[in-house]
Amino acid sequence: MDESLDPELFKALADPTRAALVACIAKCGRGCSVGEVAECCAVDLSVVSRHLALLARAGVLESEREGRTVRYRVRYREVTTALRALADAFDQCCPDGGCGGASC
Amino acid sequence: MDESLDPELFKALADPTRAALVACIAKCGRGCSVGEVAECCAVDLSVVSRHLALLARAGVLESEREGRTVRYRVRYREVTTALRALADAFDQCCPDGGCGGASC
DNA sequence: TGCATATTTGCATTATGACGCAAATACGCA
DNA sequence: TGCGTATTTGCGTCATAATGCAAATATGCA
Repeated sequence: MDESLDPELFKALADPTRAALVACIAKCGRGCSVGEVAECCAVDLSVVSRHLALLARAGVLESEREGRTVRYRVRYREVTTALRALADAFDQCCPDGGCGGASC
Repeated sequence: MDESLDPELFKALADPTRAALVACIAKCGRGCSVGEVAECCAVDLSVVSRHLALLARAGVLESEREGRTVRYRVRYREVTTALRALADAFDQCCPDGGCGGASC
C-alpha cells in the first residue's frame, strides 16, 4: 500500500495543465514534440517544456531527441501498472469490495 | 480519458501527509476517528481534520458522525474503480501496451 | 561559419496550499 | 443548563510551485 501510494506519481498528475498535456499525448497515441503539445493548451511554450520534463522525471512520460525536436511519449505500461497496483492494494485492505470482510 | 484523468483525485493523493492518512485508514480496514488517524502522523489534529475533509470532498473517503466522533472510511469501490478506469483509458490509447497499435 | 528553428533555463511575480495556534462549534452526559 | 471531549474553522505565516518573458542552448542546414 505505502509503496503503491507514491505521492510523486500523483503530484505529477495533480495539476490540471499537466493532466491536459498527458491526455493530449495519450490520445495522440504517438510521440509528440513540445511545440505540438503546447498547441493543446493556453500556457507558454516554456511552461509546457517544464511540465513535460517534470512528467518525465515522475515516470509518466519518456523523451527522445530527434534532431531539433524532442518527442515525449506516454509510458503506458509503467503508468497502468502503477495504477492497477494501487487499486489492488486497496482491494487487499477490503477484499470483497463491500467492506464486509473480516476486519469490517 | 479526460474524465478519468480527474486532477481532483490526484490532488487529494499528491500530498505525502494525506497519502499517509489514507494508507493508515485503509490498512486499519475500518472507520477511524479523526483523533485515531492523527496518531499516525506528526501534524496537528486540526491539520488532519482538514486533510480528511478534503479527501472526503475528493471522493476518496466518506464520513459518518457517531456521537461526538466522526468516522472516516475509504471508499474502496469508488477509488479502485477510478484508478482502473484510468488505466483502461490509457490502454485504449495503446492497446497492445507496446505502442504498436493502429495509431502508432 | 552563419542563420533559423526547437527546446531549455534564469529570474521575478503571483497563486496555491500546508501548517499551527487559538477560538468556535457539535455532541453526550450529569 | 453546565461541563468535558471531539471536531471544525478563522487567521496569519511560510514553503512550494505555476506562469510569462527574455536569454541561453541545441541542432540542422545552406
